[in-house]
Amino acid sequence: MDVTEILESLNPEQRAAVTAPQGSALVLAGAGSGKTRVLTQRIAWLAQTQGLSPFGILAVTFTNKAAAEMRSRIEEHLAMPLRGMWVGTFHSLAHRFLRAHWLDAGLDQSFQIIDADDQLRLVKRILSNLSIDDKKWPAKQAVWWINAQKDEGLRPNHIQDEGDLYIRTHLSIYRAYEEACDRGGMVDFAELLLRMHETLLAQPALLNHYRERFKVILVDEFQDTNAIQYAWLRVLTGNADKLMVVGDDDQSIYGWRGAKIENIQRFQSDYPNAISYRLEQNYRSTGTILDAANALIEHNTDRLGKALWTDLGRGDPVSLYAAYNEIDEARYIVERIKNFFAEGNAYRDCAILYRSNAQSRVLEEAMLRSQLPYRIYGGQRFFERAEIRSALAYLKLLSQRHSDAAFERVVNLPPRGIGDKSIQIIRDAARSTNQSLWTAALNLTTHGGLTPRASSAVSGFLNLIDDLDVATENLDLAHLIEETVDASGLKAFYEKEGGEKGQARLENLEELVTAGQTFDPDDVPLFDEAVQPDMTLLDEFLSQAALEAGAGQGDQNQDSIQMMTMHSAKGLEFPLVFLAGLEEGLFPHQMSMDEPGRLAEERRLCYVGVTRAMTKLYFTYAETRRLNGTDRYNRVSRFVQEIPATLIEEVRSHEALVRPAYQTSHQVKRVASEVSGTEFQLGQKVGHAKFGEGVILNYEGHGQQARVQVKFEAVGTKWLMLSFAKLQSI
DNA sequence: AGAGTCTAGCTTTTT
DNA sequence: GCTAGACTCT
Repeated sequence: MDVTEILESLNPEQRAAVTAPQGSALVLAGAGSGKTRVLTQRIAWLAQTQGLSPFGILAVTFTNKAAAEMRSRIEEHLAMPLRGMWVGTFHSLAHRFLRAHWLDAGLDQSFQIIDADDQLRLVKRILSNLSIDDKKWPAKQAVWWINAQKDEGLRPNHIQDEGDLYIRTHLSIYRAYEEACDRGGMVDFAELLLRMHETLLAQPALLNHYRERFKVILVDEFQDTNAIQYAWLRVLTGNADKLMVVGDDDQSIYGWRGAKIENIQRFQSDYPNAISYRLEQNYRSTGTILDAANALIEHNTDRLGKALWTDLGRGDPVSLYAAYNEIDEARYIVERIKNFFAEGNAYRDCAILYRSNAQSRVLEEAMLRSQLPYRIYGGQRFFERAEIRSALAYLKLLSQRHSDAAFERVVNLPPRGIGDKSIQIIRDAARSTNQSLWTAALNLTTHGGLTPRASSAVSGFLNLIDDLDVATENLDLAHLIEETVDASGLKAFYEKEGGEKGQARLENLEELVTAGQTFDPDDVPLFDEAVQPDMTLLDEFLSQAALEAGAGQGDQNQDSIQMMTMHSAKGLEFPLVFLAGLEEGLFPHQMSMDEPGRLAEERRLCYVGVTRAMTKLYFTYAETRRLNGTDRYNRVSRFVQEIPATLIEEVRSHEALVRPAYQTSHQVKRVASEVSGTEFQLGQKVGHAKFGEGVILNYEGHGQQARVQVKFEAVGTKWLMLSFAKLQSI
């Protein structure tokens, strides 16, 4: 595309940001303001009019998906392949750097990336080695602590325990963990960034090279950068003015995992020459939705300040539905979606967003009952599935016999008679001789130390791997994976397991073979051949699998309702959006209510949710919600009340409203709430000859066939056929 | 080794 | 009140 053509399609603010002078810049880009366009066109503009080579640009995104998208858009614009261009996540860029400069970084040439799961297992092992009681010091917490330190750029010797037992204990775990990582050539996610940062500081020549090379640095989602990422950017930038960051402080929702909203707030003092741009025109939502979003977020202090506007028109009010309980809430949503579909819309155009994953179950059940197609995002990702991880562990052993994590995972999977006891012997031997589990196992089988039976089982395993390695030497990646899955016994194992679960696992393993078939390292612009001549295709595949967990599964092509947490909805948009469970204690979550900072983050999360909606937004809440086994009676979320009532249309289906959301509701619409084809109402009090008094919670069916769920004061909740139960209205 | 039993914990999640 | 993970028993 021609440059003038590009510029003409932009609004004045976007154009100003795209054509900003080369220097420090802060682009505050509101939700739906065309941020991605600005970023890619900035690069195109720099390349086409400023004579800047794309290879002199460093562009950082937060997810691999965003990186891939940006790359392909830039390639499209510039009509040239940009394989060597540095576009990627902080982690993938650091990985690329470390592969190229492993020696300077003090790493093994064949270092491998371990993911969160490997990390947890490793820490568990360390806890037992150090004889630390994992009841008192949970491995999960230790991992969290270690990562938090690394995210802050802190090594063990930067930390003083000051006599604090908590810190002292975790510090000793951190030390042992680091040792284990170094010994095994393992690098965790945080380590990638920390290590690159340290290497640059320690190697002035390298640092100079990269500072020279990158004339421009662009960062997306800057509000989500953590301390080490910011430090990393500062080092690469040096004293030059070449860093353009794009972000939205109102959409910072990852503070709980180390993101520092302060980074965006203090950018201008760190880069005093920075020019700031505000993208406030929104191309996504109706005026009403934006007014609601603006009103909500204004309750936060310390904002950089920004108000979204649109010329798309007012649109419908936001509907607020006060459900009797979570089941009623789900049914209301189902009913609205059916309506939406009946009007000729697609299911994929509506999304149900919620605060926590636990809410999805009731919603899912409602979808199933109504036979609506749906897709739940989140949950387990492809490369995190147990069977995939096991297959990958075999593959890893093929390339890296000394990978202890892989060894532990599959020595006895499928079961081959190597019990805990034998594994412990191997572990002890490995630790005392400072060798890998593989080497220790090999020694034990040749020099004794195991029971004869265990010994033969272990050598069977070792031979299996060695033989497999030889047998697959000349195979392509897909066949190598296929052969591995087969020869390892994993396939037979899951075939034997049978059932739907086993079937799904087999299908996933097949999917892995397909992934191998379609894997093309050239698609992963992470590896320059010049940089990593020694990496085999398998190694590249494994690195890729660790670094990119892969999207959750599901038919992407099927037209289905999109269900996800508000966190995972960031960056997406849908014509019809439901925000479900808007109740105090759930959203804002109980655990975030006491601290102002965390409450503000919850509010930003709500803001993110609201701004996903394009044309119609529904809020729902339940007066009674069954959560963690107990019924909770929650008030409507304060976030709802922070939005002016004039923007909201309240919908009620029943009279038993304990606490109306608004004392004086301007618009209240009533919808039918009777049990279909009967005189009974949801939430109605009824009497039963045997069970006494109760309240109707739910129903299914119609008229004579209707069944109702009644919560009786004396005997609890029961499902009753209405035609038999002879309920009395009270 | 596998099934059955018990118990803690229970927000959000990418790399 | 459910579920995952640890633990126990056969």
